[in-house]
Amino acid sequence: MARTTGSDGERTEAAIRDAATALIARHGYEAMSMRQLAGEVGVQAAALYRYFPTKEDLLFSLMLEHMEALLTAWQEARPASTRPQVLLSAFVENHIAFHIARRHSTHVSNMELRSLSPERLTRILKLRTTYEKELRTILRDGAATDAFAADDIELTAMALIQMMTGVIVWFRPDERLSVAGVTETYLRMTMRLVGANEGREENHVHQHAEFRA
Amino acid sequence: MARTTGSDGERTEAAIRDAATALIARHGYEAMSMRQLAGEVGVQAAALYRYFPTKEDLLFSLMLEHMEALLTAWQEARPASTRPQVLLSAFVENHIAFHIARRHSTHVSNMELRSLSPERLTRILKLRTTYEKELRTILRDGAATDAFAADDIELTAMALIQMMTGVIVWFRPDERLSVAGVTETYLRMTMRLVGANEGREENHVHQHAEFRA
DNA sequence: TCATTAATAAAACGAACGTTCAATTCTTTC
DNA sequence: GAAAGAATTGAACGTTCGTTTTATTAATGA
Repeated sequence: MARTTGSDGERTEAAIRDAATALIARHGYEAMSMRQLAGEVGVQAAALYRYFPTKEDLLFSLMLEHMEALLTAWQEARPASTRPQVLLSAFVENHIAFHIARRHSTHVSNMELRSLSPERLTRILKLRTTYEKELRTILRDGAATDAFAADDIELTAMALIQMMTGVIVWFRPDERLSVAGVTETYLRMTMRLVGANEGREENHVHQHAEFRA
Repeated sequence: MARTTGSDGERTEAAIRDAATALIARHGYEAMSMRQLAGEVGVQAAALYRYFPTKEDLLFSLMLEHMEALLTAWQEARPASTRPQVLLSAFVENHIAFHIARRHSTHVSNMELRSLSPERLTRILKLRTTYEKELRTILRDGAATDAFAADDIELTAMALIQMMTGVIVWFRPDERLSVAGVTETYLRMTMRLVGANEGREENHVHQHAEFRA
């Protein structure tokens, strides 16, 4: 047999991406076989190769989309204000919202870097560095204007990112905690951690971003 | 050919464990083949099966040793004092020192849980929970005595652990930062994050633990 | 309606995988 | 110095892997 009724290239590719993200997040890139992925999509393994030349191309495509979506999300969420407290609050809220909404692709992008070729690894890491630089800039401005008391900018940035991204390891929806509740607590912890000046902190950006899973 | 001159069971097993920890940390459990491991040890693949019945038995053994070593390290590092600030300082110092010294096995224990059978996964997670409970107890006592201002104990504990363990992702020795320097900065960030009472914080435990890699 | 193209199935490829087994040699013990 | 045990080799087993090739059908456009 061959082409099946109702088959559509775009739909199939999207289904492959979604299924691959979920499978890799759950079992790992090496542990996921192309046959298993094809079975999840409801297609034969050979059909996958119409959309992705190799398994690694598929992985790289997922990671690239993830990193670009993260940068885009922050560009759109970034407030006009230049006040460090406002910027940092927005960064924390966006980071947590994005990573919870896309925890599967976050897992893929964070845990499967070693399966990329050197050139592709560099490409992804460059995007990651670009994102982290945003946070470092906020922290540096805050320290320069005495809005924050944080001493080592690099360490503070890494600590914050690890802390925030770590949410996806244990957080599950439908528990005692909502996304908004977790974000609120993490905002308080962040502000204390960087030694934010008390006083005029009340105008946080409180429009919680929404992302599709 | 068969038994080689100078061969020794204990030495071979130790060599297997070390090589496996490094290989799994670098390439992942699924990506490491038994032949590759054997090559690293300087032995034929079949020889591995004298020490570990299956590949998964090897992984589980590495993880079990890691978690038990972590708990033992904390038991020995835990100060006699009951003051929350002192206990938390000691916990942070021990955690960072241990995880930097054993970053390879930390990677294995944190990233390869999905390759364990359900029963073994439960066994490892139970040890992890035991360890995390130590931190939660410290935080709870600190909050009860107003030594800390942390509100949500569970979230604070998870945030701190993610933040501290995250050090192994980016920290490399021989850089601008020493283990002691990183620990110092993380201690300050931790104390601010939990809203530790200023004043009598000076008697931290400052005997940095040493672990073998 | 008929050629063209897009989308898939089915089968096969060689390579690599975890693991087993029999044979062989070193080491220890008496 | 011979017997017993420990340590390892080399070859092989069946399975699964990523990928390729070829054939076949569904949708599309003139």
